Amino acid sequence: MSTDDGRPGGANGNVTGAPTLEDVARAAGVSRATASRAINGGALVSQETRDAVTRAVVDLGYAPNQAARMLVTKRSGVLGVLVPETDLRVFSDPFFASVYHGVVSAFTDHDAQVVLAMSKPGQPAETMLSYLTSGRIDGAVIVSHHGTDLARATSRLTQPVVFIGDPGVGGLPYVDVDSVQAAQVATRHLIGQGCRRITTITGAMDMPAGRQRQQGFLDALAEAGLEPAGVAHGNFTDAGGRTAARELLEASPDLDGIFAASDLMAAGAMRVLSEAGYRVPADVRVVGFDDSEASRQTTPPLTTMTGRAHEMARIAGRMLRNSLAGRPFTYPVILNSELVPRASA
Amino acid sequence: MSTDDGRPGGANGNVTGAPTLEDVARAAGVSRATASRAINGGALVSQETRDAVTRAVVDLGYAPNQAARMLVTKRSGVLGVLVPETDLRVFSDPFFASVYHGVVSAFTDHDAQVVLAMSKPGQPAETMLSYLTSGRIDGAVIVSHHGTDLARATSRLTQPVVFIGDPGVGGLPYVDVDSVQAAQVATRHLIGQGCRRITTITGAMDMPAGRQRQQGFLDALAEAGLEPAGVAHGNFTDAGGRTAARELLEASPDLDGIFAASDLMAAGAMRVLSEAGYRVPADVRVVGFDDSEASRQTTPPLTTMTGRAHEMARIAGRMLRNSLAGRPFTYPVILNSELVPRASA
DNA sequence: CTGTTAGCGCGTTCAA
DNA sequence: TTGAACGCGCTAACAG
Repeated sequence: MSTDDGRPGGANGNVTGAPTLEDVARAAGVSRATASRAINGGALVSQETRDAVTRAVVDLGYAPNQAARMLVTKRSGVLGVLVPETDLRVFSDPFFASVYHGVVSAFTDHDAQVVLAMSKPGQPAETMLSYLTSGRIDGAVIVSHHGTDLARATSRLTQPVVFIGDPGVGGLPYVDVDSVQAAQVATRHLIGQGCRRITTITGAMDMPAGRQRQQGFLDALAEAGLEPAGVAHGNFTDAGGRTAARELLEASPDLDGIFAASDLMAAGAMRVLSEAGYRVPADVRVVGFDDSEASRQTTPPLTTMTGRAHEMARIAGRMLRNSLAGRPFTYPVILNSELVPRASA
Repeated sequence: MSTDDGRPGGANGNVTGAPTLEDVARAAGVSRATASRAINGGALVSQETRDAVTRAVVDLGYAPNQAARMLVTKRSGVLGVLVPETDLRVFSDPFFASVYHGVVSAFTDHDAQVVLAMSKPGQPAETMLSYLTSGRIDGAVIVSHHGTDLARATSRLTQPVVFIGDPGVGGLPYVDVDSVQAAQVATRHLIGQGCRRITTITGAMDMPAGRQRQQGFLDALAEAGLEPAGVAHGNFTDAGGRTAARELLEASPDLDGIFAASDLMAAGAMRVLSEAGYRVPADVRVVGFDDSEASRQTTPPLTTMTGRAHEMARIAGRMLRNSLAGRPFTYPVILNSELVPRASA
């Protein structure tokens, strides 16, 4: 074993200037272990020493070195909201704001912090996982995953992960809205309003939400004995909605109804309609999806389906919390969606 | 190809399942030190052993334990964009999206990751600093700081920090737009358009940008021999702009010009004007600030001043990078702002 | 209730 | 070019 570690009381090698627990302990006249206990609020420490330590902490401006703490506890106290989309997308769609806020709200009385991680433009989605494997975060809520690679890879992780939206892989916990049912309700509403030449702008087809909303749309049409008057693929964004709307108008200039799989796409489509001289709802009725802020600010206000982003996220947060506490549950939670009737349909 | 699954050598106490450098070294038949060198790409390692180590890394799925690495290197490889505002605010103002994106763009060819930290509703602003003092991030760009407490506290830090917007404390590096000049230009434009009963909706008065834009407004008016027809205080948000606009209309129903210190406030004000039966620009001319996406989507499109958020952030990012590299510079960088004439004025 | 003793996993001298 | 030894700062047994 080592002979002498050469650290006699006086000169410690604290070059960085940041005070260490050792410094605090010395200033308080106790041992490191005791100081640690006093600070971590935990166990049996006399009021007297607790005060002394607290005073030393304040005096020295001590802050625990998280790296050292993590190394031994194997926990970082940080939870992630992982979004495999670029920051441009994340900041331009209020859906993500709701999700982040929802997850945070599930941890308000919990002393973990919640960070938002987005992917850089070039990066493959799996890079997000390195964030988990590196041990920098204790668990995560993943939203807006494309394909199933990421989901599949999470199974090798030790940290708990909860998805928002069907991950497309069995046995993984997730929360979602019933997109098929929601799309059916939306489409039936259009039919009920007298539309007969109905089209849809889908979401990203590499995401279950995109496929399921299209499916519900087709179901409702079939149920009423109608053929779709057009199907254009979008990607949930405003720009995607505009492009898709142009396609739709070109192929079916006489369309009288549009179901868009997101409010952003619906808003983009409405602008294209307006530019092309169509009146909403007189000529074309439009239903969106998400019940986001955007749906209240279009002219006319957009009829939409509740997306329940905040609730999904809150529930996902709770599920994550349970997993962290050793009470995982791996079955999905499915919320239903309701029609919010406004002027556009 | 060592295809041994399970834990070879048995006796290590690796309970967590995550392979350690020790495991890699053993699998490659070298010592920890050598494995470390091979992985960190660094120094003198023979091609042969480098390959062996690389293979072992892949086989075992090894990922370095960041906590351990941080503990010894004293660096985390993470940079922060610190915003002492709630997530609701951050997500609803595109200014922050631009800032984040700008900072990220300054680090694209750099292998540090950039995280966004916002404050929780209750939290005092200084809590943000604990993120720095804990050693979890190596440096930060701070934006939207209120008051000077936070700025003052940063002087005790060892990590470099760059502000966007005048921190109000000398000797700290920051980048800003010349708000006084910009507000003057905006106000002169209003005057040039024939406005005579001109008002302003200010930003938050505990922020230099808020005070300076008010100052520039007053300067330009004085220069033209005019009295302000009203001054209402906002907080840069849409809701704040609406409230302020109502105050203004109540006090001066005959106003014919509004300079708002942000596009969001201008947009809110325009909606209030419209509801109250005023036409823009016929009855009232409006100029905003930021040249954000929002300014293009109002009806009519908003005349505004370039806020240059992205450029400021990019420059701040570069300054941070220089500081990290040991080349700090502590003088401010001030960008000027230009008028973007659109239909509202 | 408190101090002592071990490591956590890694980078990094210093010798060989 | 490689290996042995040390310590980063902290928490967690285990004794007192």
